[in-house]
Amino acid sequence: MTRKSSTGVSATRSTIRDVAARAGVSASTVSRVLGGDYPVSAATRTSVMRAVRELDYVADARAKAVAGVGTPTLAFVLDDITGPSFALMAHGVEREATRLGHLSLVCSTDGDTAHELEFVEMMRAQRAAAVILVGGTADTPEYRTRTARIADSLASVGSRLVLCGRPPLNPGTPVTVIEYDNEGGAYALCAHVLAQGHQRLLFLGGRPDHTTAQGRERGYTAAHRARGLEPDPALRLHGDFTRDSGHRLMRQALSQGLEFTAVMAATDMVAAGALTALHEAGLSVPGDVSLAGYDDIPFARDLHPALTTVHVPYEELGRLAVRTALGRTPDDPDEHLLLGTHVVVRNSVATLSS
Amino acid sequence: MTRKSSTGVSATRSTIRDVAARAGVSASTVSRVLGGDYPVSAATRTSVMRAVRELDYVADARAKAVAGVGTPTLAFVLDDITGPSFALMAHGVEREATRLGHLSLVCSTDGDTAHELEFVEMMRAQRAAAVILVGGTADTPEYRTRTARIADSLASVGSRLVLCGRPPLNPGTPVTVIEYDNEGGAYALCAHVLAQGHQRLLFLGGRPDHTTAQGRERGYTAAHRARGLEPDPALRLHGDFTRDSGHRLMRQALSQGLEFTAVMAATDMVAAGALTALHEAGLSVPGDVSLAGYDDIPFARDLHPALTTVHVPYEELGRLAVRTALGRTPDDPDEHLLLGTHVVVRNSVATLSS
DNA sequence: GTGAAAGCGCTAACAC
DNA sequence: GTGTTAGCGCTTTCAC
Repeated sequence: MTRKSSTGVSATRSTIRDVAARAGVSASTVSRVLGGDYPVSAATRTSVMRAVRELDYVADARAKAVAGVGTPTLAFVLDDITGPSFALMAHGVEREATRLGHLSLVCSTDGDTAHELEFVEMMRAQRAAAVILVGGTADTPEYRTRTARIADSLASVGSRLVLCGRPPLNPGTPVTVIEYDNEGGAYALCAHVLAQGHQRLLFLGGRPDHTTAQGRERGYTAAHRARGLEPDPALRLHGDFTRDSGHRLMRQALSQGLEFTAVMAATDMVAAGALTALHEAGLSVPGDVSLAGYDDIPFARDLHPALTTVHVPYEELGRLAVRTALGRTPDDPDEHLLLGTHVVVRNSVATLSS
Repeated sequence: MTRKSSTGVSATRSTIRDVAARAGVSASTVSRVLGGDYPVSAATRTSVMRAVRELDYVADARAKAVAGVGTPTLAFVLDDITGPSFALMAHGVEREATRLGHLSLVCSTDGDTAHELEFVEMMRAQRAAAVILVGGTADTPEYRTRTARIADSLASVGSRLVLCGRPPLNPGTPVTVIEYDNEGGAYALCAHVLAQGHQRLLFLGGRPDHTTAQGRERGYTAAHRARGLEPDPALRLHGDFTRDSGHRLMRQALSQGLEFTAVMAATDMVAAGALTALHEAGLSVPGDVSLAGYDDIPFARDLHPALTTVHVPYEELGRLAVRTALGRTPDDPDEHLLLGTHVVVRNSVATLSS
């Protein structure tokens, strides 16, 4: 098998005109045979295809786009691709996008709002079909106006904003929002833990103003109240959604001498860090203290003990985001979907014999 | 703060000509003030900028690209973004790309060669500055010709192929390859385990024809021989790099009654699955059996016991890939970089007292 | 069935 | 300084 590079074909990109010249036809004809659906004589088609092959020609996608026949692009903006749940969503987005023949870009903002804006502007310039903003954030007035502005500016170039697990905007804003049930999942999980006889549940939360964290915390509170219990405020610790935060918070709780028989972490990552801190303190889980997470990331099974947690259909969420964003006409009503979650019982929560 | 969408500005994308008309100047003038570096009268600049703001105008990036002044694009192709080590690399790529003002696309192929080819063709059409192919694979003649062809075709449109942790091609192929040391890391790790007095090391490998897996297995073998030991062939089990594979292989080893005091997993994911299987069998790690992994994914610390493993600088690898791919002129010699790895000792390997 | 010409949205060389 | 023109690589009328 000889290498193409040795056939003497110029290393400079060839254009449709080069192909036309080599095949002895006009550029329009080349365009037509490549386009597919257009009557072209068999002989012409053959020689054009030969020229295409010889030159290893591919039409410039950007030029096609300008001419009005591009491959639509779709952007996925998240905090950090390194977070397992985000990676899962990215996977879903990516798969669905390619299935639909779209290109998909991802961008990590590392939580930087300026960076996020910058990227959105880039996508607007690319005339992306949709941009998907992912993950909870602080739901401030500033957030709402900023994001509404993004939605409008995207709409003005025929693009569409999708909010995924992010606080919704005021009605009337051209945006699609897809959420998953944080409060309900946390409620169910907490109810499960309480049903095992636990009374003092340590909550290892995220940033207090973070909507995802808030939803989960609300579920924790509501489940207590449903049993006529009022959670002890001292039992809520706040940090972020990382493994390190869980580790730090857990050590802190232990050193403070807080009393609790179970801990509910805002995410599985937090739970992982907490678990390690517990182990380091010589405590057994769930023998001495029970532990639960949230997200059901793949690794949750391999923690020891296997983590009881709430399953969130992240990959499905990603797929859904692109489907609803793409499969809509400009006048469709703005959608707001809420995906369900469910608790997965494994081995990290013990029944209190008392 | 009133919403822009209510100002009556048309919802259809505005062009540079619309801006020009509104500002009462020519399109070129608009282009010039937007371009920045060109003398324009202050008054003109002001009115143009006002028009830009009023229309919320952004130049079409595709058109700019056709005109020869686009934002370069860069593609990152991997098996599965869901794998923690890949996600780490993707993160590095993404960060470095945006730092350099490039757009970066990612694509998961799910190990499907046809899909990979398709995507490369797409990137060629996009006139991507570089495409980075990531992760080990079977190093067959078919692989070499196929990949060499990709390298050539990319080169023919002025793009560049980068192989990252993937088998290198024959010399003369226009490709940049960046590898990390699989054999060396595995050798060091295995030597460490042997030095703790272990003699029978179970190796939980990947696919036998997978270059990454092979490298690690070679290190395992070499470390034995350096001590005058010959590893028992019965002690090598092959699967893939997933958590499930590790779990399954470990159960299999246990049920077969294989004798060993330590296990070396080809990846941390495999180790995680193996660890769970060990626990399920009522075995203590490292009390009854020692365990080591490879990759040093963030989660390795939260396994219990914390996993002794080999650190691979994945994020750095990603950054390096884009830097070398982008920072080169067409006539630079083809590069071949090899990044070092080092073992991270944690708590999963015990010293044999015997 | 095929070619010439106009146009997509932009930039750049060339006037004035 | 600013407008006019040509051109990037492609598609798509509109003729023949």
